[in-house]
Amino acid sequence: MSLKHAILTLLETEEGSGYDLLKRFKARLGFFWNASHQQIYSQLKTLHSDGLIDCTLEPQKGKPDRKVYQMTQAGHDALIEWLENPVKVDKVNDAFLVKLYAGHLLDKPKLQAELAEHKDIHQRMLDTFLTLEQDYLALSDAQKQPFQLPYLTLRRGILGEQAWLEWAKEVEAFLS
Amino acid sequence: MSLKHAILTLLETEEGSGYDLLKRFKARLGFFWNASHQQIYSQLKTLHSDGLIDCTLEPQKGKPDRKVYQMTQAGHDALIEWLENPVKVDKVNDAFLVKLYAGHLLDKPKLQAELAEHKDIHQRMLDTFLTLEQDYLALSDAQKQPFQLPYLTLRRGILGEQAWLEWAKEVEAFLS
DNA sequence: TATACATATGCAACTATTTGCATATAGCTT
DNA sequence: AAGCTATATGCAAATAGTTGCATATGTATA
Repeated sequence: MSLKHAILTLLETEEGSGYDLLKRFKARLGFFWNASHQQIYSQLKTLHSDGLIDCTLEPQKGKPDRKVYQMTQAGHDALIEWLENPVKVDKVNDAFLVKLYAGHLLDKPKLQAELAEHKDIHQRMLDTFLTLEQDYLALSDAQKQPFQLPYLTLRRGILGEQAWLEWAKEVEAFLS
Repeated sequence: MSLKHAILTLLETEEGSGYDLLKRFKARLGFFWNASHQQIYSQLKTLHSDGLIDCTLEPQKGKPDRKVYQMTQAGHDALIEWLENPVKVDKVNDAFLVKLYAGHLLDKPKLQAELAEHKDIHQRMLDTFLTLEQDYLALSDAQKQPFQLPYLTLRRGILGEQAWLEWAKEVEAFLS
């Protein structure tokens, strides 16, 4: 499981509460790993009971206590072990392609409308990625240095979305 | 859920046993929806008990009875209803990108080796897709006709894999 | 003043997927 | 003769992910 190790990666750099980690997760890993807040909180609980992370309570008024999590040696070891063993190639399960495959059962305008919606979403993702890329490229070489690997994951997003949109053009041409 | 509807799509065209459907599934939808035989058999069971498909037993000797499934009107209706409602955009969960993001914790040769393995797999997928494309393109216009939508799903595979391999070149350049 | 959003957790029920096991025959290869 | 592949199912346990609900406050916006 990668969610576990994605969380450990975030804690390797810096401690944080569940809520902190949730926000960091969405901002940094959310483009290639999707997880709900429920999943993240429950994974943190499991990681803690497995001894892979420590927890310090910070009492607050009016709100539940902040639980601040830190990496343990066992957590670090588990992360390194995961990194050293091969992961499986990303599994594709794309409902829109199932629908397109069965598209002869649906009328053209409905297919076109749904394609247009998906195109919008992908275009917006691409725009977000391109903005982030501009931010990165504006940095000095020294500033870029710690973000080189994250930048490569961003490039994956950019190339992936561009390919999706290229494909959408072919589908549009066919449907028109 | 799309597995259910992917199976209904296959049965819409032609009846079949679980094993038939398993093979058809892998050959036709397996490039964009991955499902194990256990999942397919158990979905067929559910579809049957929900009345979306019928089942006829064909006794055999030495082997379990073949259960041949057929579409029902309710199944057809459920498929059409699914088609008419929007599906969610495909969720990305890519463990290799999590690993690359955390790549500073791993030495370069290990990252390079794993990248090379993934590249091989993606290259082989692309080769398979390109061969299938050649088969399709060799057909006459009349023969192509029923495969136009499946061909578009194949194009998605081709463009997707090409984009992945383009990206891999960037990562390789960075790692070398 | 009402509404929404951000902060800050989490449980419970359900659905989906993976992993491991189980059975039994026929045909092909080493 | 032993082992692999294809045929032809399926159960059971575990893990992963979704959906809906629940709580309580501060701050910004309309």
